[in-house]
Amino acid sequence: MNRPKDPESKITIADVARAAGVSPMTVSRVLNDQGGASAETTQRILLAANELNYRPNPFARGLRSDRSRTIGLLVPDITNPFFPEVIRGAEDAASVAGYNLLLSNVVENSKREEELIEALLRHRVDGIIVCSSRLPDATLHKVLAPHRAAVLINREAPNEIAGTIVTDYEIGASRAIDHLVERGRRRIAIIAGPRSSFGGKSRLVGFRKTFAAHGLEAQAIVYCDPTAAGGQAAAAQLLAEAPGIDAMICYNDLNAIGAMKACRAAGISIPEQIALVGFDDIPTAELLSPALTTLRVQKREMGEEAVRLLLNRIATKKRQHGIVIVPELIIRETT
Amino acid sequence: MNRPKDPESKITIADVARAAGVSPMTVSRVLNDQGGASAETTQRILLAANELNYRPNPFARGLRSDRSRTIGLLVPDITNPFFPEVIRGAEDAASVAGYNLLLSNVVENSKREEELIEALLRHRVDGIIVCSSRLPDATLHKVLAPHRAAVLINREAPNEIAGTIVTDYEIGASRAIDHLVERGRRRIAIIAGPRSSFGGKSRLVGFRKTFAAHGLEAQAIVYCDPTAAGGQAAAAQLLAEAPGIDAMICYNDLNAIGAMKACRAAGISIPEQIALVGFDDIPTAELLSPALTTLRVQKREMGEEAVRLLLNRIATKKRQHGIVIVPELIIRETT
DNA sequence: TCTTTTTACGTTATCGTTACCGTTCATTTT
DNA sequence: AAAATGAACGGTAACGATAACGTAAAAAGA
Repeated sequence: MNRPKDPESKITIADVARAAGVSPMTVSRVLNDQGGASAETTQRILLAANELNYRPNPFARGLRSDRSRTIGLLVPDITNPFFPEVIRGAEDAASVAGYNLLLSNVVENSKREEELIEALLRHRVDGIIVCSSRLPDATLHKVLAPHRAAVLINREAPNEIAGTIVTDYEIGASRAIDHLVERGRRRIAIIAGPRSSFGGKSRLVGFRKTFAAHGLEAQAIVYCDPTAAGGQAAAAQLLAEAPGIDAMICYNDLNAIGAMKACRAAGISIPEQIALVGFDDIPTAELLSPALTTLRVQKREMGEEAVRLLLNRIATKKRQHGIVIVPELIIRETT
Repeated sequence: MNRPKDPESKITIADVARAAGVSPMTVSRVLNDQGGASAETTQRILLAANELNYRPNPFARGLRSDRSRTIGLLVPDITNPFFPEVIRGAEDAASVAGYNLLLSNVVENSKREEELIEALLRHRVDGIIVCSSRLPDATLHKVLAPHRAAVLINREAPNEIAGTIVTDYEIGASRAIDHLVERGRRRIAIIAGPRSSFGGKSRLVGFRKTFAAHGLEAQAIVYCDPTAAGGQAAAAQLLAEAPGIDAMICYNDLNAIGAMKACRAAGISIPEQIALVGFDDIPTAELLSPALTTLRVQKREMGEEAVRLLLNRIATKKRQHGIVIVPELIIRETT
């Protein structure tokens, strides 16, 4: 095969049919493994297709079959190192199955999540994966319900609406508190991330339960953007308003990084004066000094599983609902 | 508009035509702003389309026009924080123009770049953006040449093949050396990244020239993967084999982060004993302690400009060739 | 041997849109 | 007033693949 390949060849199925001396229909059947062709014909067709370097036209195929072999992926902020890992996993799994990823990034609130989902659907993706949606339930269900397969990451939904890959943040939260208490910390504050976050709420449930189990309660709770800047502002506020604290648990690692900056600026040493726990275990977490104690979530795996689940829901009627991922406590130097 | 929207409505152009009392052709013309319809007809059609919530079928449209309103974007490693920024910029610009991004991630060498480009092309993207290609010129030109518009990021190419958005790494390299020399460093080693990197080679050219201008030369040059792990290994090697050095310049920030780890492990203090300079200015760079001195590249802008350039090349015959981005020295605490 | 089933194809119609080529009718030109 | 022009629209035929249905031959069953 030293002839230059051509992924956009103008060779049509009719050309292949002609070359193989059969009808286009037979070529279509053979190329889609639908049987109904003798071994020799199959060989002749395969040979001709290869010889002519035939590539099915995705538009024509889509027009007939209403399938695009494309998956829509919506992430809230690709700039947060958590999501590239998820994307990476999704990309791998999709690519193996011959699917491509149509990526959309929710830019803060400047463009609404709802619009982006619709844009993806309008492009006729075969299914859609939405990460950490902040849409109200009703809206989300309305947008997703009528069509196509869907999988939500870190967000619950009934099985008719979507499959789900969720992290058990309650257990994660619980482990964080247990660990801090074990280290002798009692005056713990929470940097809670965005109010509207589904995952944020379940963390809080876990915190409350585990505080209660230890006969403690949160010293303070502040909400903020899930970014380093947000964490820094929140931590600064905590340092000013809740002086006695000896630990902070952060919504995610980015927040924890911000909190570290704020502490450093205030001349407070970590972990001696204040212990710090994050969530996610983004790659930077272990590169910081002190390296960040955090609850690791298998990000790449989430992406992979989301795609697998989605492909399953695309292909079959009997739809799997999803899986739960349990975060793992990674103890480093901030506690 | 309290009727539920439907991004996949089965309303066809014929339905709209019927409702507006015209032919499908007229609807098509109006909806594509091709003129040839009176003001009132235009209004009637627009109204009907909106009323029925008509959405053009992208497959049918593509089949006729061979346009998908989709851009392929190939990045080498989405896990490197450099690329999400580029993607973010590209996504923004594409989204504004009504285009979607088809994302592909080159997983190390397990899947070849060439295949992924072809997969993108096979999906009939209207244009393709390739970041930091490591393909040999001949291969790259062969894959790109015959079709569609293309833009390369950090890689040169003749105008007939592709537009280019390149960083002037030569100047960047020069500024890094000047800065170190100014700080009194003379025994400088280079962590040079991957051998096959286009940008890596132009950095080396800049290093050589600037060393010469100062009457110096590199104490050592080691190549490595463009990752933290790669940088760590390279730095460890340098510490063992080139004992007297007082500075390291790294291929990118990830390498620099790895080098920091290696130095810390060896009990070497930064910047007192060894100064460190990175490239890119990824978000983590300023969050490290000591914060990393680096050459900032406008990543988001690169993504935006790449898309703009690509859309221009898609739309017009007379094709712009591209722009050069000059990195800016950001002095922090490692020098 | 004759009927029934199965295998291996081919025909036709269709998905929804737009390019190409007309046609009609009002307006301007001479 | 006749002819030329142009604006506003319509009819038809692809674009390329496949679903639905049809048919001829071979294989299986009676």
